[in-house]
Amino acid sequence: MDINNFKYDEVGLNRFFGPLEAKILEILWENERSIKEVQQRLDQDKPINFNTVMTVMNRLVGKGVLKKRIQGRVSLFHPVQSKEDFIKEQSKKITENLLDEFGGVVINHMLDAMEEVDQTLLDKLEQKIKQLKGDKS
Amino acid sequence: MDINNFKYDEVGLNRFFGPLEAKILEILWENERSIKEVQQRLDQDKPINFNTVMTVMNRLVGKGVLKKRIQGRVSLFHPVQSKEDFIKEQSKKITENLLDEFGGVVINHMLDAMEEVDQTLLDKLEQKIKQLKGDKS
DNA sequence: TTAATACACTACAATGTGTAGTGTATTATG
DNA sequence: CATAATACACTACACATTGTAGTGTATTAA
Repeated sequence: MDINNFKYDEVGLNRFFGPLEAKILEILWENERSIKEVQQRLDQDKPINFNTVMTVMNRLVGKGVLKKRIQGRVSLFHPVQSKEDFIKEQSKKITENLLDEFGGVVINHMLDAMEEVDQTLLDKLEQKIKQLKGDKS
Repeated sequence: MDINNFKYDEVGLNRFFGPLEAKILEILWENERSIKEVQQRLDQDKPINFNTVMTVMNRLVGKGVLKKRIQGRVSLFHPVQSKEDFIKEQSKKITENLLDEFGGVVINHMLDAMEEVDQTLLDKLEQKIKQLKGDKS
């Protein structure tokens, strides 16, 4: 999965993909589909050329995001990961890189941002700290 | 400061900038300098054209990363932010966006990654949690 | 047998980054 | 003063990424 870019001025999948790529992925996370089907879905929103959709879908295969399953005449495309797994993997990578690169600073930002975080998470954090402290002694 | 991209397959400033941009920034964080001076510094490492350095430095001005101060014949360039402030601002933005987009998942990654975090940070975290819990009750 | 369809191959535009040529104005030097 | 060196502007091109779409080919269906 060759995704290494987090655009923090965008939202949702557009943080990782171009806007058309993102829309295509969303559709394929609902259901495995042919190019035609994806194109028709998109076309309902805004006219879009079949070849355009095909090119982008094939590029996503190249990036390792989609997989192509040849089914006789047509090819069916599906993401290699579920949306949940994708989010999990990428957010984990970013978090690790963030901590690795900026260390304590990030923890502080975290704490600042956590003013609105819910009770359950606080409890979890507290538990984890107790456990970590225990390990070290 | 028009920087919105975090490349998590890179390292250091290359996470935010192209490799040449990054080298230029590092030099200017040491000291305000002219194009010629920057070019000569870079040239010691690897031959580089004066115009190349000029173009990239002017583009960084366009991005709001550098400021140009015309000093008679030559222009002197310096970053608009200290390295510390830059790191602080960007890491904060990324952290906020990460939490905003992925919420609790990120906290969990955080906890996983924190296995190697040092004692002082743990204490800080614990304090913060106590304070947050206090606020809520 | 012809027409529709799916896909391949190719190409172009815009943007970001690295690269560098040429032109112009100013300064320094013989 | 005249010429050369220098600083900078303007312009252009290459490559990568993403969106866009034309043309060509092979297979299926009418």
